[in-house]
Amino acid sequence: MTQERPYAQTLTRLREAGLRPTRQRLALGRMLFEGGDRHVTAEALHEEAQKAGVSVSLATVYNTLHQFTEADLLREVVVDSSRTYFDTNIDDHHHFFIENDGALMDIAGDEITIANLPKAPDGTDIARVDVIVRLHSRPRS
Amino acid sequence: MTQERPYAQTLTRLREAGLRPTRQRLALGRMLFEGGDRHVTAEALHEEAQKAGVSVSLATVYNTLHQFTEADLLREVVVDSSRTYFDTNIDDHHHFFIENDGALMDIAGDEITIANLPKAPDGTDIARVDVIVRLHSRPRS
DNA sequence: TCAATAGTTTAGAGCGATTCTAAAGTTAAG
DNA sequence: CTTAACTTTAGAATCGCTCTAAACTATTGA
Repeated sequence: MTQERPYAQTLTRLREAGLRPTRQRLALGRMLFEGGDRHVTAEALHEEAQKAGVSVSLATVYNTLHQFTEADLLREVVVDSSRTYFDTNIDDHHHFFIENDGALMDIAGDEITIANLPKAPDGTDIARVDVIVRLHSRPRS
Repeated sequence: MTQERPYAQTLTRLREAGLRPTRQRLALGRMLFEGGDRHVTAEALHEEAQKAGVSVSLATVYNTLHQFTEADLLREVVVDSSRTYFDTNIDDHHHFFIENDGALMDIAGDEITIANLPKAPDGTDIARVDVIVRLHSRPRS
């Protein structure tokens, strides 16, 4: 048990990010940050909240995910042109993406080595390098 | 001049892909495949066609881009969650993406070395590895 | 403790990209 | 030419997401 006061912890995170700890943000924050790395879509998180009996509008879920991202509590992952994923792991790392079922999995930053990266074109700076390993799941035999 | 009968060339490509060479597909095919590597969105290609005096509906542009992709004449590039890009370069390669203006540029496959790629999780196969180097363009001084 | 104020949430309208539908138009084959 | 199979198209529909403006809530300071 490394987390003894999870509520307080999320509360602190929000405060540090300059976000008022509202009922909605606390609830979403706890769902996201307690219990390890997660990859969620707005729809999925909204549904999860509903099921947990937390009443939050979809608009608020979107707002919150963006505010958290802005505050570096989350990171956006672009792997699918039809929906946006948010990742609770904000360390440098990459992803496996199973195209069949939309599942995302982290690949630790040091598990992949990228060498010979060409330098950025004039007038631009590298903001980030994303590696996405696209997978197809084999049907179970 | 390496292309002397571009019309015929596109025609052949379509035939080989099992797609009837209709006026629309020929026109779009020529816009895409003559004149080097291109990155287009459906909207942009549609507009380009209109300006060139080629009458094609947006629905057909979408259909065609997907059929071409299906036939391995194009490749879809996922870099922006708000629109889909199609790339005429179907070789193994990666991308620079300038987030400010939505510009995409190829990085030849052999210009980047990826080492220590972890093996795909059980039950899955690697379909492709995409590297996206996200750039921010510095404002001109 | 209680306003006043600033920041939040929300329902529902709005939007932009993409897909669907089904009717009209084309191409390929014989 | 006919016919059958395939294509195109306009417009409606859908989907994920954002916007708006009104209702709510946290914070601040008297």
